[in-house]
Amino acid sequence: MSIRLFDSKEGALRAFVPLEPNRVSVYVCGPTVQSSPHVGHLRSALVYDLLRRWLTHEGYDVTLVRNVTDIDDKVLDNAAAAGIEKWWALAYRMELEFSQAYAALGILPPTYEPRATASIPEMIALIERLIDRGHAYVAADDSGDVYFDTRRWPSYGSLTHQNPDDMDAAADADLRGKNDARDFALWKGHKVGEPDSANWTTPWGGGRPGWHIECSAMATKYLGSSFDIHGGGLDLRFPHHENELAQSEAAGDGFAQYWLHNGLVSIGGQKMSKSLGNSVFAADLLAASDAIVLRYLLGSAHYRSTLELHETAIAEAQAAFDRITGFLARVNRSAAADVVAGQVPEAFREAMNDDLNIPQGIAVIFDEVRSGNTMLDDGMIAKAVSIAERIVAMLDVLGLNPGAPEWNNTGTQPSAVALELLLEQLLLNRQEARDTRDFAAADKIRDNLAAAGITIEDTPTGAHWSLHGR
RNA sequence: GGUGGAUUGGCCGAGAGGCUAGGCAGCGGCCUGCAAAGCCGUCCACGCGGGUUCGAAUCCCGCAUCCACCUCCA
Repeated sequence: MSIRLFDSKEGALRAFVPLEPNRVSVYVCGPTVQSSPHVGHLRSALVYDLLRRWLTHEGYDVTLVRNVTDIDDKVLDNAAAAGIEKWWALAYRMELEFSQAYAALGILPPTYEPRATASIPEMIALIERLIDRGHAYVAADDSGDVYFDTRRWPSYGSLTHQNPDDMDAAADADLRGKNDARDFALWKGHKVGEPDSANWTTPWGGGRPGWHIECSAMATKYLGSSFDIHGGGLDLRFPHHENELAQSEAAGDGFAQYWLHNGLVSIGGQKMSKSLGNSVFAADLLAASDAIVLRYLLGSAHYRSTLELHETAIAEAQAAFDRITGFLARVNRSAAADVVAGQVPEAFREAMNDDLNIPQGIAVIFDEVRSGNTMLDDGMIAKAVSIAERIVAMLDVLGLNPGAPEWNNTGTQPSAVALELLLEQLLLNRQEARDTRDFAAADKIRDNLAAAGITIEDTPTGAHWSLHGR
């Protein structure tokens, strides 16, 4: 039983065989830190976090590199538009926002997170190799730009299965110093008015890197000239990934063996993006919901599908996830101990191995929840515990185990202790009222608590309370 | 014009020739003082038109609609 992944370049599912046994190298295109993270960025990072967790679970030693694009047209433009903030200050401020949002969602830090500005020498060396091999040229217009020569690279278009001649040739595009409209910038010559801090010296003049070259340079710098998996959002397939592939292969690198592309997040059937102005920002959504529920929601569609962020999505995800945690809480009460992780069921493994079919894996969790609840109803505690152990194992793989350290943010605060004591007393009062069949008084306590967002559940062993389903 | 992808029940969302996921919501029941939670049952499906087949949501052909990308984007 091996892992199968959908390789965008082949356009088919392929059995995953790493270059080195038991080791996997993954490069993921991270964000351009030009503005605050939105839900789409979170989903993308989450997809590769889940891939990494699954590969790790299956015994692979995973090296995950996710870059930070901290020098780019937009970074410079946005900093200039804002006024006094330096471009590097903006980039760093945004990078911190991204890191915070990732951490809030339980997305593990990558093995390494290189910044583009820290690999300029490698980019320059790569561009020199391309010039030497005749695949790149310095623009004839004295701009200092360097372009990749797409016409001299016969396989250009192979990633996205396009014939360059059929591409919409942006009729009004300014050729500048290009030989062909499809040639793309490896290097952008320094322009008057651009900050000196964004001006690096090269054999062909000062300037800054183009967008695509950084990923080729950093992927091979950290993962080698050939590595296993390259991932990123579907909207990066062209031009970004096509150009990465072209320049890396033209320079003689083997580059990525598998290309993965995650689906986008849509609102009302339309892609969420910075340029469309329909972004739902990570910070807003994290403020409006439990982070673990948001993680469940963003992981609940297959990674290649478009995920529609509809109005009631969070409430539905909360209800669904409460069903899982509700069962675990029942088991913990019955067993008077916290359940630990066991082995994942074979059906779950098969789903995950099949191109990371997490929706199918979640269905396995709910099947287990149902049978586990039945066991509890029938008083078969030991069986319920072993089911719960399997569920915790699956939740661990998905980063959704509410008992895992990254989610453990309650219980020790003074306010939580005070709440616990108050609730104990109120439940006692309610029980006394019920014992004397004073149901009006008992229900008043329950109604008051419900108004405060606290739910009471009566069980054969006494009443339990929960806040927001936890 | 080119390249990919999608259309599944009230909603979300898997599957991929016969076994008709899962969740949310709804309805009926069990349980409960009443609830809640849980369990059982239940309603509601595969965009349209053809074709192949004993059998098609699934394969083939055509059509429609939508989405993404074609050098700013996760």
